[in-house]
Amino acid sequence: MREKLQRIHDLLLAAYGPQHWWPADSPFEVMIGAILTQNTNWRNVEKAIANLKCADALNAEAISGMDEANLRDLIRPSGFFNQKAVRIKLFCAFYIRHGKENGLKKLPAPRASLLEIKGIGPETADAMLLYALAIPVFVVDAYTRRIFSRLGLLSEAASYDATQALFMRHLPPEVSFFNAYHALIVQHAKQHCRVKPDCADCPLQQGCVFSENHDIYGTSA
DNA sequence: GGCCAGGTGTAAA
DNA sequence: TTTACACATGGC
Repeated sequence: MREKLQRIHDLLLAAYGPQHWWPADSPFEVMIGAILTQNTNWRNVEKAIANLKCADALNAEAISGMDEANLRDLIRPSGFFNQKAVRIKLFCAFYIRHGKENGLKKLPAPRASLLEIKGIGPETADAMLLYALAIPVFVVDAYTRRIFSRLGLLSEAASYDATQALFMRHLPPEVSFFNAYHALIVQHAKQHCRVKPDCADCPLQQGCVFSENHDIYGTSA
């Protein structure tokens, strides 16, 4: 399995090149972007981030001190702005309380702590850990499940944790590698593995031989 | 005009 | 425990 996962990564890298993720100027921007991008097109997130920067409000103190209605207006283009405003407020309080990035890295269980915040689920937490705090966790998203179940390496019903385990059990826990792999999956999905797949010129066509004779992960749990 | 987007929480079956 | 649904803007 390790070789197959590595080979898929290599094919994606050859096809798309280095992705330089996460696109942001600071770890805090990564973490806010992770909330804003929940089930949302990244283009819309960029508008919201630009609004925050324009208002000189892309920092935890400014957001915490801001009227919630004001925050809603700034992040409106990202959609779901009512709930995201609440989530961002909750996260900023947490972020300040624990001493920003350096404090968060020193928490005994940073992932579990993030998951306690209402509105931060496993993907958002893992994106924050990997891309803002440089903690080696594999970030799973809808694309990951879609692509790897179509390749026959993962059950369609695989849970988030089971999907993550497929990668983390077989690959070395390196931040730079997990970073690149997840970014390549997103890039690939945008071109070929949408809800309606476009398999023309798919760089993983060679990889599709994987669909035969393999244990399928995540059929339970 | 319809579909989709780098999810999550809640409530009913 | 599983499934269904709300949340909302904007690009294609």
